[in-house]
Amino acid sequence: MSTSTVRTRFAPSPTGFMHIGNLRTALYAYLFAKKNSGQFILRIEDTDRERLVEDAVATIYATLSLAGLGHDEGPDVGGLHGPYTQSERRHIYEKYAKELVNASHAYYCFCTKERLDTLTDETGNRRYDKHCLHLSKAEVEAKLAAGVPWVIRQNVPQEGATTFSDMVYGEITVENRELHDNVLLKSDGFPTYNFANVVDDHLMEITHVFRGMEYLSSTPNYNMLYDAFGWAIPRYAHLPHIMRDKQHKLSKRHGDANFEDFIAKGFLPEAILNYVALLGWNPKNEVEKFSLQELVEAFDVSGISKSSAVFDGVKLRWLNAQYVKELPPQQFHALAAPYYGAISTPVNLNLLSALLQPRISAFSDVPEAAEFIDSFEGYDLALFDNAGSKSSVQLAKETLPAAIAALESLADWSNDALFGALEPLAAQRDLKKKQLLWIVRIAVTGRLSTPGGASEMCALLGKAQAIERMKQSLRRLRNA
RNA sequence: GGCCCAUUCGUCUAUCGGUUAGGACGUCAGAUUUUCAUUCUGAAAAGAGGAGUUCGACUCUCCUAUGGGCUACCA
Repeated sequence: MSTSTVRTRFAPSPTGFMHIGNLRTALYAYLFAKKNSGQFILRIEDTDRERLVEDAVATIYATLSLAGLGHDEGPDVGGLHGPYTQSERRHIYEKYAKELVNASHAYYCFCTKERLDTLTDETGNRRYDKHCLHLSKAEVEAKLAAGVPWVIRQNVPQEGATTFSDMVYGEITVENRELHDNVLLKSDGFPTYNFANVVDDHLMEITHVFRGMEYLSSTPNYNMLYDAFGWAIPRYAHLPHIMRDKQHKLSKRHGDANFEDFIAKGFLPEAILNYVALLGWNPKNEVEKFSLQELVEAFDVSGISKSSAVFDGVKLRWLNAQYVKELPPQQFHALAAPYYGAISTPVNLNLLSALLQPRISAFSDVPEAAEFIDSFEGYDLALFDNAGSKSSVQLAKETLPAAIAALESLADWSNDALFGALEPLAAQRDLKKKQLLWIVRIAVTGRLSTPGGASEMCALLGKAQAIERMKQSLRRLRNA
């Protein structure tokens, strides 16, 4: 038995933002490597020159770093198996492709797009007919010398079947006649994914390949390549897709949120990672909250499920709220601060943070929760009518003057002092404290839902502001 | 169309031949609460359908249905 180190890789194409499915693939590859004391490698697959998106590589670095998935080797950190960007490895692919041609496992193909189009069958499918495989050596040399554009195609046998064992899906068998003579080297000299992934995974000594299940049916093609070279085939773990709903995959084309979007919406990276880890994998116990380190310890491919999972933003919010609640108060405050920028009314922001922390799920909830601070006028007076607290517009009109008087004479404007003043006032007027508190809270915020009770809202707004608001509410009640 | 894969509460999932089919989110109902929220308790909620195999199937086999993937000089 070989005791070689486990090496996994994350091999994204720099085509835009990192979507959640990609992030999960990276996460699982990372977890598996770390669980087995191995290495996690980053490789940039930029062989499709047309889909390249500027800055996408920077996004990949940023995302990985934010997620805490540090790579041991990669374009930015180097390593013994570089370069780690495929466009810088062109000479390597060409050399290996030609090796395959010499061994008859691949061949030059000079077919034009027009001819290829004629190969489309009645059901709309195209399958290459190995036309150029039958060219004589002299014919090939002549075309090459004449500068006819060429590609190199894989020569797959049409008899028999290929079986391999996937760590997630088990045994998969595909009839060889279903396989195509894939293009290995494109006419622009770049390799296709079909070729580059094999060459690079071998050269980079990748032992375990984690990738989306869309590659499941073409894996036999890759295995034939490994065999043709006489290379060891890595272990595969194909991953089920993450869906937007039962029918559709999560996709950036449909505007589904990607990792950066969630960060921008005030979700915590650890919470996103935790949630994503559990989409398609389970720890075989009922724990739901995992730090990255805990995930490393708990991870096992046997817990990866075979069926796709629908992404549930509601549950992500719940998990994120758990993380938000556990934040040290100063850190919560620091993270919430950017969302306080728009607040113009002077309020005690530290107190606001303390009130908000147990109440919001994501930081983007802050503006709505704090909206009452700057926007007070013209709220619906019917808010004073509330069956649950047995409050009403009429009662508010009757009670507010006394409340204003009591609070105006209060010097200590702390929450405790405020509550201490309001409670006896209710008793004195033969009211349930709930009734009074409801009235004061509405009078001071004009909102049905607020990030705290009456006394807390008063304390937050400060004496002058709170008294002024109560008076204004009373005026409106009287004029109504 | 062909091939590959999948199918347990609305959603994420446990179960790896014998369970009252468990948990979580969400929902609903109560309790606590200084409103809202938190917290706590409880409830409703699932094996796609049909054949087998078996003393016994969610679990194994086959068929069907449904969904997804692949079928590119995209990855």
